[in-house]
Amino acid sequence: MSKVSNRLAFSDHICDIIRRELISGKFAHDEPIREQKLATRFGTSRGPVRDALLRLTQEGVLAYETNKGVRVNSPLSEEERDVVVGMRLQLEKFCMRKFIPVVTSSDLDQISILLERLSSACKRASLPEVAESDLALHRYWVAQASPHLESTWLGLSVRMIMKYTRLSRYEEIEKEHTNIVSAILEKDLEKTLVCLEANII
Amino acid sequence: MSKVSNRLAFSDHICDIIRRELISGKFAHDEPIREQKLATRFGTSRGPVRDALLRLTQEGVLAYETNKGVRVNSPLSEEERDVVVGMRLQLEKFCMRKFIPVVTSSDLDQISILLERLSSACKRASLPEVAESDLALHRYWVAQASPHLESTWLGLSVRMIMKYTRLSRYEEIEKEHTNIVSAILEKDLEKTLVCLEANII
DNA sequence: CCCTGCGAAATTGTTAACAATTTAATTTGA
DNA sequence: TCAAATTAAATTGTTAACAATTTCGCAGGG
Repeated sequence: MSKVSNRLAFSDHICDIIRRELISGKFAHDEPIREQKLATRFGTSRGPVRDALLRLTQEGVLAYETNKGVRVNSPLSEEERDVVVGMRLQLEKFCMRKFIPVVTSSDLDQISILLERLSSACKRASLPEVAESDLALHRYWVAQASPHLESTWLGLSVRMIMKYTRLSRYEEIEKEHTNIVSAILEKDLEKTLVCLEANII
Repeated sequence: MSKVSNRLAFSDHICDIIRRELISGKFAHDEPIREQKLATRFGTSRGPVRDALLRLTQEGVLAYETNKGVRVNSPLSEEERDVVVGMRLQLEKFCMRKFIPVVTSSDLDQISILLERLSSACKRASLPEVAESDLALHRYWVAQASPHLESTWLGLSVRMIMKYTRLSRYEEIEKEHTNIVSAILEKDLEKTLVCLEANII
């Protein structure tokens, strides 16, 4: 009988939730984050919380000082954000080049589901869900094309999405991703790359 | 009286040591890494070791599976490495553009020291020290130009240096960095970027 | 010989307590 | 009153023990 356990460790769960809240702007910049507070909130001890915070530090969204704990990192400058956008685009275009030639019908199903989720979030104008499903969609082809670079991609994407003022233009987001996905369906690499560039800005 | 403490947490120390050993190839690919073994080796408990391993996982040099621990990540493919090199180059060129115009004499002193350390390591043909002082030198201008992107840079650099077959050509490495540093001394931005490109391959 | 279960050992996940450090509040002295 | 020193509270760093899970060895049966 196949093992379905796959039970995520608490620390993974906590990491995802905090990341989501950081993306959707629930914490103010430079706001300190207290381990015990999160621990009681999640009903665990400080251990898993600590793990999660350290990982988010490495991702770059939190900043850490010895004996002082973590705080929300100050936002990137315009220039820095441009560099991050360029790096992410470079990475994601590479992944797309690998992905398109070997895409399966199962992939297309998964992508359709993820796109549907994103559209739904856009229609409801729910910022946290838009941000999350946006990342989840892009993450799919990155993970398929190059699991080795997935964590690299995540770090870049989370940092750039935190300054994502465009996130409020929901119709635009939905349109751009619909374009990307339909280009993938057509297996048209060049068209896909153009749509990607239009989206990752 | 000024606080000189600044005492690094154990976990930072452990993280640095393991990273160094990974870079210099002390562990085989896919080799599992046991928390208790490291804990006894460093004379600590598993807690700090765990922190360090999780951070290295986020950097991408270790791979993590729930309930199974971490293992050394399998090496990047040639294509993946090329992408990482491109991203690192993009980032480091940005930093150099920011750094050169505002470089101070104190910076130049620091850089000279770091270059000297690298030269010495090259002459002794000591692989771990070459790798470490190489990274330390580049890290200097990254940290000066954009502390926000330092952790991003580190992740990229560590992953690409792990496949750094060129690391054995010590005279070449020494020469390339001497060129970079002398270009910085002349505050010649274009020349510096050219030297950087020649080095980061 | 190989395969399947079973059980022991090894390993990771989590917790609560304690130690070290930082932050705040209060007292003290000029 | 204000500022420095002192104490108390809050917070992080570390540890050891326990729980949950996986891994490995081994016996039994086909």
